[in-house]
Amino acid sequence: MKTNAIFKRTYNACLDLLAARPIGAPLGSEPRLAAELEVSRTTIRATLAALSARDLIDVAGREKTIRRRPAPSDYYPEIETEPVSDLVEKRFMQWILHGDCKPGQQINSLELARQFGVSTSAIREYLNGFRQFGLLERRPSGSWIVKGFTKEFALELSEVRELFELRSVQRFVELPDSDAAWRSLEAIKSDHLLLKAEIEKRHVDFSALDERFHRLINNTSRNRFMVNFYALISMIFHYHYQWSKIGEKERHVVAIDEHLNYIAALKSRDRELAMARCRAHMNTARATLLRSIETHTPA
Amino acid sequence: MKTNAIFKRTYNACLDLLAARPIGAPLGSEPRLAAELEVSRTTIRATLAALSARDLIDVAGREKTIRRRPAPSDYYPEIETEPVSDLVEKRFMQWILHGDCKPGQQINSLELARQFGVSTSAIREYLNGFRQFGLLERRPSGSWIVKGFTKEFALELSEVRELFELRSVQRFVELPDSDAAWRSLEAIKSDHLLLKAEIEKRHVDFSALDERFHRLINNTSRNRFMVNFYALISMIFHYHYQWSKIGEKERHVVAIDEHLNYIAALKSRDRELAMARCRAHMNTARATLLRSIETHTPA
DNA sequence: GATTTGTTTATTATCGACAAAAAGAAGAGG
DNA sequence: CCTCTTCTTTTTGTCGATAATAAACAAATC
Repeated sequence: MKTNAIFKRTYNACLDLLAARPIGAPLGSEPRLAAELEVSRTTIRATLAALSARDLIDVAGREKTIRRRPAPSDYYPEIETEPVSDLVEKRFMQWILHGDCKPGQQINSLELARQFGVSTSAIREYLNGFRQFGLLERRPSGSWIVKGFTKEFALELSEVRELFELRSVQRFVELPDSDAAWRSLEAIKSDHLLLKAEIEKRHVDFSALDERFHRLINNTSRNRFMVNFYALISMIFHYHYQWSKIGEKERHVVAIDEHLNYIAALKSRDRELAMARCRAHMNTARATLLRSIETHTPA
Repeated sequence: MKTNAIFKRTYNACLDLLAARPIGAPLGSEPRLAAELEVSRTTIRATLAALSARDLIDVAGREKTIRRRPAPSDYYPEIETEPVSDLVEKRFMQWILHGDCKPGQQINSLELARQFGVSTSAIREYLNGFRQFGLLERRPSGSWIVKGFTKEFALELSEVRELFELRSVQRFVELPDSDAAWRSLEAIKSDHLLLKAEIEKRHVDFSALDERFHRLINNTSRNRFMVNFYALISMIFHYHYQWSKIGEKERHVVAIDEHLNYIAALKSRDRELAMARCRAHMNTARATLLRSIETHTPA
């Protein structure tokens, strides 16, 4: 049956709220809390009831006041606050990107289910949706084959990525001055400069910035297929980032400069120049991806 | 639990085999039949047992001989030979393309399940995989929203289609003479000429030919994302074909000529020319799609 | 000794059950 | 009259059970 991960997460979030305010302070109304925490009022009610039952708040009619400060032991463990589907995604990406499986291997759903601690249905459902990512293939018999995070995959991914981003760039330079994208671009540019100055300390922040930048560009395509594809890219990078820590900072320095050039070209509204800078950056990105695959999966 | 649609389909296929041979003729071995009908030997054995139980064949040791001619009443009804997942796909595409639903509408899985005669799990699984087609969207609450087969959808689809096919064309003209694709192209060309000559009688055969042609081109991309995307296109066209019968023949005549020009350009190996012809054809295709949406969904 | 058949084991497809969460309806308080 | 709460209805997420199918193994036959 359905897990109550959402309730637990909400409960933990409420504890954070309590901790941030003095004892005796009032809590907002149910609808207000529901809107703030982005869950239904039903969940809020369950949470309030639980808080009250554990003497964390007093409820008197419409008045809800903080009674005591939450202790660490009041929190539900992190793992229980995650819906099964999210958990499966995380574990599965780890499994496939960390090479716990060989290309061509058949997937054993039962085995995976045991390993991940979920039901076979959950695995099945996930695999089904995951097909679109091109890392799996279905056999006529119904079983799944791992295609793996291979060089071919990286090349095909990069090819489409470049195709889409170039198209978006063409749209981008045509945007009217009034478009909000220009302001976002400006902000992203400043953040690049800031990060560049402090690269020693916080080069790990680059990947978030990278994503923001490319997402902005891809979103101007106003094409759901391109936007969805960028979601895949971004997911791959997210999980993939854990590899290839070597030379990471140096790569980021290079990428920041490429981005700055790319941004300048966009702002110049020179279509050909912008496309050239985009291509240059895509080349680097592809090479980085390929290198990390090579070093990660020994021959 | 699992339906036995595969068994029933296999059984029907065996009846066809029996009907095609004289009474008393021997049937092949189990492994041979299994290979021919592309099912496991387990299913073949179940089928043979059923055939034997209904006096359609005699089994004596390894000898399996035809005993009587199958009657129409021996067949299982068509509908029972279809896996639930296929059925859901068919019904769902009908539902969404035939506008039994309005854009922005929330999908009620339970209602759909009742309507389609399957369980909610089946619906749920299908919706999940269907997300990638861009006709649906998921709300944070978990429910699904129909985005619908709208003008925007058609435009976005066409944009990506053109991007991908142009890329494939670039690959195509670079293929060595020895590549099998050239021979396939030649065959497709002849079939176009043949069809053109008999267009009055069999213009409905065009859509299959159209698919063969574009699939050939897209397959040369050797890129799984492009190939997958063409599968989506092809599915949309397949289900969409039932609309817009008006002026169908005339459109096919135009398309055949465009294809022939396009093919000639590919054979000339003139990259720019081929791309131009591709673009021209894509423009027509987009216009056709848009027109059919406009006429189908009254304002 | 290669094929074929008989038997056992593993894996998939589909369903229904049921708790969690969301959405809606009806009162209650200010 | 608006906002809040209480109560009810609808809908979703997850699981485990079970028949169907595939795959593997063993014995038999030509």
